[in-house]
Amino acid sequence: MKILISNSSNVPIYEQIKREIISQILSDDLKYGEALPSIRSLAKDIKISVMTIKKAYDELEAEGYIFTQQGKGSYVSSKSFELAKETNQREIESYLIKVVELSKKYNIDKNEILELFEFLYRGE
Amino acid sequence: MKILISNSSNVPIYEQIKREIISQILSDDLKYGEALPSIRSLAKDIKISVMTIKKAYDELEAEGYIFTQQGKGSYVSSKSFELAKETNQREIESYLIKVVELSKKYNIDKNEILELFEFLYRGE
Amino acid sequence: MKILISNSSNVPIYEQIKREIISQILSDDLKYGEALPSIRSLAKDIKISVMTIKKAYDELEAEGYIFTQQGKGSYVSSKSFELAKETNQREIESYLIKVVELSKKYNIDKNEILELFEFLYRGE
Amino acid sequence: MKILISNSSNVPIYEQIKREIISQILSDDLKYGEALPSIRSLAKDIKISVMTIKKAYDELEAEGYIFTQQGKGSYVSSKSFELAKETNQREIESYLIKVVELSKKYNIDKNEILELFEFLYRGE
DNA sequence: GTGGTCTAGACCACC
DNA sequence: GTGGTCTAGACCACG
Repeated sequence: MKILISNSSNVPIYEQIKREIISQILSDDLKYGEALPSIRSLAKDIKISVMTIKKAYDELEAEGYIFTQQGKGSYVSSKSFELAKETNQREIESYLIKVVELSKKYNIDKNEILELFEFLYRGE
Repeated sequence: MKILISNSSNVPIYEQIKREIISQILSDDLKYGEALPSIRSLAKDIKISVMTIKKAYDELEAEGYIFTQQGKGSYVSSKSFELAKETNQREIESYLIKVVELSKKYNIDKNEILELFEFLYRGE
Repeated sequence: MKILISNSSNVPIYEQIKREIISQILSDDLKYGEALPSIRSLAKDIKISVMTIKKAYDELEAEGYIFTQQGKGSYVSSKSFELAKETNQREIESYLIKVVELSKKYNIDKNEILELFEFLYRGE
Repeated sequence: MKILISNSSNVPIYEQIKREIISQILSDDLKYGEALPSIRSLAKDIKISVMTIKKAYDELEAEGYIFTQQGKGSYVSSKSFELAKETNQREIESYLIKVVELSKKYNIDKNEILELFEFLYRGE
């Protein structure tokens, strides 16, 4: 499993791990029933403390993405893909809401926003 | 000065105060040369620790929005309005970048995003 | 031998196996002298690791329900039925003790408990 | 805050702490808005690692009993009492269901159960 | 002062 | 082998 961790980021390491795994679920790199790397092997692999990996897995389990069996390992849940998709859409929506809020608050023309959006969309 | 603080928000209180002041600069409620409320009176007013107000003012000063005269008080700087406008645009842009990033990452059609934007723009 | 294992249960698998065997002793499906399935055949049958079955049988032997003859197999002991009955009664009692404890701790009326018991008894 | 921890218990320490706090909410020792001891002072007090206390508080927050403010502390939530009461009732019910299940499975007379209940209720 | 995160080990239970 | 819990520190951000 390829996970890049940025120590300088403000985002906590366990959160970065969570996001990476959710992202892999969304891109079908991780499918229903598939085993995640064991917390200890992943910890060794990306040189992060076991407890930090554990926290990431715990939260993923609490949110329904994966399930864990004592002595066996952690597995991708059946509803994980739908969950990830929904979460992702809600995230995009929340950013758009911010954009709308701010542009209204300071009377920025809608077309200006649209142009900026088109520019950013092409530009990357 | 009217500042509403949300304790339940994830945004730190000093950050909420900063944003509110920048927002008032943008809406011309706070103009160049105008005095901000004293740290202690504002602290009392909105029932927030003096330390927290101090941190907000310090950062506003470091970022050029205000300047402080020892023993007199804090004042809105001449370039504050331009600064605030820029900050605001950069903020909108950063949210749009996130939208573009996410929609590309998960193959969401551009038109879907545009429709959602229009809906949110009208809906509120 | 029919044993249903729930992977999602919090109860360890070896414990589930133990309980199922004790339950079959109580219901006379397993009688004194009868042979239990061999560890390997049971493991294959219910798709559980040999180690896990071994642990269940070991504990059943330590508790006196079964005895094992090297190279032959495991057999239900003569006192197994009495043991199982006792165990069962102790289990019911332990649950009732919890009920009494909790209802006293939080001042729940005894009659409320009795009504709930009657309801649950009829309802199922 | 008085919390007794048993190291020999199978129940994890963080779980014991959670239960004790929920119990104090139920008995009105902890009321809405009241501050819980800081994780570090409680850790020192009962000689438990800070991380363990943190885990207990985190779960209590996730379950809605308390809320936490960075740099300030943790406080009992408004709905905590109702939550605790409900949880408690569901717990009693789950034990009673077990009793009913077992007594039916092995044909134990209902009156026998009732007698045992009365005995236990008086006996303590 | 407070909480939030992280480490680098350890010991235990389960498969 | 696997996960579950715990320690005794550390450093950082917030009030």
